[in-house]
Amino acid sequence: MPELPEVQIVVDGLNQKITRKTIGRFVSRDIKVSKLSPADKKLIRSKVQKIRRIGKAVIIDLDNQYSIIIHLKMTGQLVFVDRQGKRYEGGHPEKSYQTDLPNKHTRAVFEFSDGTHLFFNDLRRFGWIKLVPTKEVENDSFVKAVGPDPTSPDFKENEFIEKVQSRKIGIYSVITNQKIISGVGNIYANEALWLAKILPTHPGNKLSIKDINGLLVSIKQVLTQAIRAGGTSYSTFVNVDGKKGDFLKFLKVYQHEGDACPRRDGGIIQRKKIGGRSTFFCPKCQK
DNA sequence: CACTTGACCTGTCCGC
DNA sequence: TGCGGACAGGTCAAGT
Repeated sequence: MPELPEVQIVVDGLNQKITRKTIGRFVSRDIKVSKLSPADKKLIRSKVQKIRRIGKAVIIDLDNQYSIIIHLKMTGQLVFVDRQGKRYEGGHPEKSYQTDLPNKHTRAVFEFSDGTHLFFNDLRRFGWIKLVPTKEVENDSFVKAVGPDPTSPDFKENEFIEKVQSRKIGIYSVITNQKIISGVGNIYANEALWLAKILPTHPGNKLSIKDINGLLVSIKQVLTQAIRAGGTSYSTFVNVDGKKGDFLKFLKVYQHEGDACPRRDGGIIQRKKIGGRSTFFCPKCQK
């Protein structure tokens, strides 16, 4: 389930692979996922200028004043190959997930003029692609709901502290709210809260400034380490080369219910549902 | 406005 | 062997 690190890895990979390439053909294989029409002439013969990230969305800026916005949601993949039919690791090669391209989960295909391809795969069909004028990206309904980015030097710590202290809901729900801090999803919320020794259910307005500062440091640390490790491939995540990330083995609490807390404090990792989502924590060291 | 809940999807896994 | 149900979780819409 791509969160900030995974999307950043995809963006970095795309900047290496497809900048300055010319789109020769676009094939939509799923109307629900790909809101672009195959007949959309705006894409054809446009050249990729640069790729950037807004929250968990990928933005591909073209040289014709248009931009493609892509959201991978839980199971989306963007895989680049220099020729069709090439195999890749996929997400679940040992299960039903295919290892060839295109496959039954391929929802859209970008064909470049040099014969290379970019495949958009999405098992669960929650992801989407849309085309908007570049100057309208900021007005897009999804983009408008994206709050401050914790990896940006412009992130205002004081504003974050204020927002957290104005919420009485559990801190887990606060930091997974994209409007308050963007890019944090279930995996990294759980990991950062463990690192900061704060319970997911701890109300935002009951946290001290010191607690919140510590949490912010933990969030940044976890995100940075995950990017360095190539992301977390818990389910289907792969980078643009179709390779899995290595952060799964560094996870301390996510999907570790019943395990001993890595702090060796005698605590056993518990699982608790918050708003329909599984949270993981150590009842011994997290307060 | 703050907050909660269910819907969207397809697949895996587990118990019977 | 099949089958029902729980589970996975990013976002959105509708509800209190």
